[in-house]
Amino acid sequence: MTDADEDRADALFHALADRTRRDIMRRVLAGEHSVSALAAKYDMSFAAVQKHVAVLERAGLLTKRRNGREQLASGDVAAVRSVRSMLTELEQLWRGRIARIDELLALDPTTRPDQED
Amino acid sequence: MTDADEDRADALFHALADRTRRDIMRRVLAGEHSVSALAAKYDMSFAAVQKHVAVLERAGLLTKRRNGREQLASGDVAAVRSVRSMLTELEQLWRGRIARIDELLALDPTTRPDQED
DNA sequence: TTGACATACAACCGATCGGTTGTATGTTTG
DNA sequence: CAAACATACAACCGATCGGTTGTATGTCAA
Repeated sequence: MTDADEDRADALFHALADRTRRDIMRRVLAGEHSVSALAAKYDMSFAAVQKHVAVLERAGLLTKRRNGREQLASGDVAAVRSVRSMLTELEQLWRGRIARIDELLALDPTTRPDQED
Repeated sequence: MTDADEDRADALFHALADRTRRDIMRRVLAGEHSVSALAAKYDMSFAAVQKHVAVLERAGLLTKRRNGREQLASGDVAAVRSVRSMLTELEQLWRGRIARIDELLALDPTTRPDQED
């Protein structure tokens, strides 16, 4: 269970760790685009862009639907949200740390921040 | 400006795209840990863990402070929040797409999804 | 001062990444 | 049907990644 989750997290963060792929995500979240239409926007080969789209698709960040000879890519906002929620969980760990510090300060009112051993 | 931002985003997402580094982030957000203390938790060499910590530090996700011969690592919640806000911006693009669709439907009530040029 | 501990970093290695070109397959159109 | 278009994928290449071992430096404690 957790192992597959970590695999998924690896794939999601890796997919977003490239500026071309993040730019593709911006476009396909705003609306459907064929792979050719996307490829026309970047100064690299069609095959390179097609591989970027494949990485995003494998990570679940976009889906494709056939329309004639075109393949229309569309961003999956739920996947983006799931990444955001992972970060929220991280932030919660920090909140716990602060809460623990506050608790200690409440138990021992003589403690001051610059009081060191 | 934008170029440096993309560099930073590359570094942040890349740093989070590894399960060991995400686990280190969980620990250092919850509280300070020395590099040795972190290294003891993983089945890999000290040097490997030290490199993971260095990647997180270079990305700005954690900071280190000297304490005698130890180097105490602490997670930077602001950096985590900045990553989360990038994802929120992506989600906003999707909201714009939905809003545009709603607008079209409102302007032209006869529009149906399978109506094409 | 000497020895043990904590850290940093260089050099190396196999694997993966991000790009290329070339080729194959399916689809639309004249 | 044939030609042009849209996509997919394999093979290759230099660069980066994630790990290793070895070495150097600084700090604490006997």
